[in-house]
Amino acid sequence: MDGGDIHLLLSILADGEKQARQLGEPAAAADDEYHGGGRGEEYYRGVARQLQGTLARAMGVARAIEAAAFAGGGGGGGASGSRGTTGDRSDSPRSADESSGRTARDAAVAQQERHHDTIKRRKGLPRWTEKFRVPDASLEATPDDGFSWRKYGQKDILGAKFPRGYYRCTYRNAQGCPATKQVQRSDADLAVFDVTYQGAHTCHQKQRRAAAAGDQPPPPPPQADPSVELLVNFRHGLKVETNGLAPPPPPPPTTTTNFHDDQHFCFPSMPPFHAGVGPPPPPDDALGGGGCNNFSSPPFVSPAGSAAGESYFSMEHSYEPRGGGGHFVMSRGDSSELHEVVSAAASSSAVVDPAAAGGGFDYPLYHGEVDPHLPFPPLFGHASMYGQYRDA
DNA sequence: GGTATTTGACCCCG
DNA sequence: CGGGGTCAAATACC
Repeated sequence: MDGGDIHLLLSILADGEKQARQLGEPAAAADDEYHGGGRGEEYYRGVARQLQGTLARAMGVARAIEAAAFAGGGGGGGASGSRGTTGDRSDSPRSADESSGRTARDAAVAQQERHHDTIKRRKGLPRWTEKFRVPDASLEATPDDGFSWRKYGQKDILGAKFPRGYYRCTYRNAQGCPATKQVQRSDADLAVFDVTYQGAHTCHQKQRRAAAAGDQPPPPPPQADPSVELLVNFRHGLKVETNGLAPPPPPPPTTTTNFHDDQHFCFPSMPPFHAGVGPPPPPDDALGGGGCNNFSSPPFVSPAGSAAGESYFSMEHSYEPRGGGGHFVMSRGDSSELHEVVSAAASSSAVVDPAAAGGGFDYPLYHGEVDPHLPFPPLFGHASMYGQYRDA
């Protein structure tokens, strides 16, 4: 399926090129989108953000490809497509008819194999942790990184006060997106969420405003948008917080990044690109492919929206080398999860140069194994049939 | 009616 | 053996 990946990559890169061009020739671009009137700064930000997202996506895909290359040595035939093949496991009492056809054992075996397969696959996926800090700890909602996730489990974790939520990309079926994340609220600081991502998004998530508008659609006020102000406030507050919690030590040259970004957030490995104030997200994907996700009004704001300024979050970012052990997180704030940065140094290869490609990926090179044939099972078409993934 | 979440069981791994 | 991750039926939601 590399062909598919590469194709996707090319497509994304094409987007990027176009966007970059737009940055260079505002005049021309101005014609199409953004008739908002006040172009200029906002316009550039919008485009820059798109570009940023695009690059992030490209990086993600490229990484996957690279990983795949390193991984299997190309071989590996694997029962891949079997996404929906699940014998019904005698989970619940209802599957009474399990007696017919296959035995429970068979079902179990099948399940096992499949599971094993996924495990194997998962193991090779890049994994990193980020800390999201929400302004209001009392709120229940979890931070929204802009991607759409579907919760598939929750578990109480030993020693943790709060349960851990398991999510996977909504488009897992439709597009075979392998991304998953685990969200766990820190028991030390209610406002902090540890989010462990695994696997980069390979899906085309075209999210639009509409979604955000869903709850409390404060139609983008035509005039001095408050978002700017809010953002500023937010940043301000954040800064204070930051200072308060930890002396502003020279940012570790390593993987840890902490950026309080506003809305958009594309790949976990987002660059410290503090630019975009949030003007109504420009029509993202100009190429249909799309852009990442800029926008999104994080749901942890109460619909009341009164505290719109809180719709932002700050976060830490850390890469977790495989093998677990060292899970280095550099966080200002929490006493709880303040592991020391370790090894990994290697990884810092990262370019944390905002200038560089609108986004330095401070994402360490990843050379893991990844199922060579992964992302795009040609099964587009339908994804519904919700009993969940089953063929039928 | 289609989706997303909940929730208890199942499975793998340390 | 138990913890952690996932599955999938049931349920809630829109």
